[in-house]
Amino acid sequence: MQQIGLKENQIIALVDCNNFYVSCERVFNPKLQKRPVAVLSNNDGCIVSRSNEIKALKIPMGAPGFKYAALIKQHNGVMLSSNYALYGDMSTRVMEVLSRFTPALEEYSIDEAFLNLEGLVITDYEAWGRNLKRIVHRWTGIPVSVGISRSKTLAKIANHHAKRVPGFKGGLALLEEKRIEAALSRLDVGEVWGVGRQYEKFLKQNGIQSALDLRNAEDKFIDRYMTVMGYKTLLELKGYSCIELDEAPAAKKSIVSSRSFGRMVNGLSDLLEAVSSYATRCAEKLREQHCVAGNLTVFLATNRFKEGPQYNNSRSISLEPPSAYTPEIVQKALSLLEELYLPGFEYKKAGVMLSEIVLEADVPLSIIDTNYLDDKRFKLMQAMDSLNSTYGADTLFLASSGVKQEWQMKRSKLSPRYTTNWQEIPKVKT
DNA sequence: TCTGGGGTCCTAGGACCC
DNA sequence: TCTGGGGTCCTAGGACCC
Repeated sequence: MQQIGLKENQIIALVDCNNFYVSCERVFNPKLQKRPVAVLSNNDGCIVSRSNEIKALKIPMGAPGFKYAALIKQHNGVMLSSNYALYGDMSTRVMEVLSRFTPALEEYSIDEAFLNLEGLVITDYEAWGRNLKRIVHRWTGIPVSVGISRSKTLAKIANHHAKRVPGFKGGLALLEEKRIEAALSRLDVGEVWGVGRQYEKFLKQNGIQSALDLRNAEDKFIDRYMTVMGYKTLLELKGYSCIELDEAPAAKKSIVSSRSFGRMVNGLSDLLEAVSSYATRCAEKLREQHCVAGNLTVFLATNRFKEGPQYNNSRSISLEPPSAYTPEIVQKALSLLEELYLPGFEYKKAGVMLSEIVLEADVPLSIIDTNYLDDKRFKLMQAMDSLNSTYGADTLFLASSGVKQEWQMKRSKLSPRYTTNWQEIPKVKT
């Protein structure tokens, strides 16, 4: 068993936005209150966010939207395309409010944050959590739930119950053994953070049904069959914090941009446009974290749900020296695509991935190449990024990305970008 | 007709070296 | 002809997360 760093007596809160994408839509469109509302993934594909009314209709997470369109309509419900400009902005607002309570915070995902409460003077954690919930709601319009305990995994569980049991009023602290045990015994093992479908099946076959069973399982058994991650989960359930709070997340080690197309694509010209835009987006994300990449991969796939000949392939190339220069990355991505492309297939999806990512300042100076940071290419990218951030995405782009973009994803039920575009700001009737 | 996108970590096994 | 053992590095694949 390897050495695992752990801390006792941590106090960690997990703040999780309730039905986040749906809640964002409801802030600006009150007509959506109390009705079934579902938000779809890119391309209007799967259901990725559900209001409580949708959950009550037993519509599962991740289900294809078209299967449930009729049922939702029948209950006076709505399905919306996802509006990431809106959700991203609302997320920033929620995080900003949370950071006023403690700067020691990890933005874990677009709708969740872990807060380190160590050192804060709090006498009643549950009351503190409920107060936090009230303030976030009042200032942003977003309902959240707050779970508090001694490890991230336990805070997740506290949050789970806080969200579902009305008596907890959106806030639950699990700090005393009796309450922890009760909470664990009422939770299916498959709901535990870190236990996915495979492990759930395995654990249940071995008589472990609840989170409490897992906590009481043999250390050696878990370490052997669930690797160190599973063992960490076990320690976390026992109240030892060993999954650290990451306040300043490291730069991404790989960056992907890929999309399914709005319709089937068979010609090379549409694919070239798409790959050009994905490569552009990847390079932008790379520069946002002040990095360069040493490897570029392009992949291409047909529709795996459809009968007929399938083609799924990828190709990589080294970037030497590592680069974040859009024209170079796009040009190389397009050559890879041309090598990959086979005519005669109906393509559904393509993507670009950057890996072997390092900080731009850490790239060793080469005798042959000029230093990228001092180069005009670097200044050109800075100018391009600043224009696109001030005047909106794609103000400036490469011609190879095309203008018609007929392959673009479907977003037929898109709400306005209420908070990030002046043209789409909500109007108040006078 | 219509089934998402973007990440991380761990392990096993092969290649290669001495 | 015989054919060890230990170490490292890399990659593919599988598990998980939201």
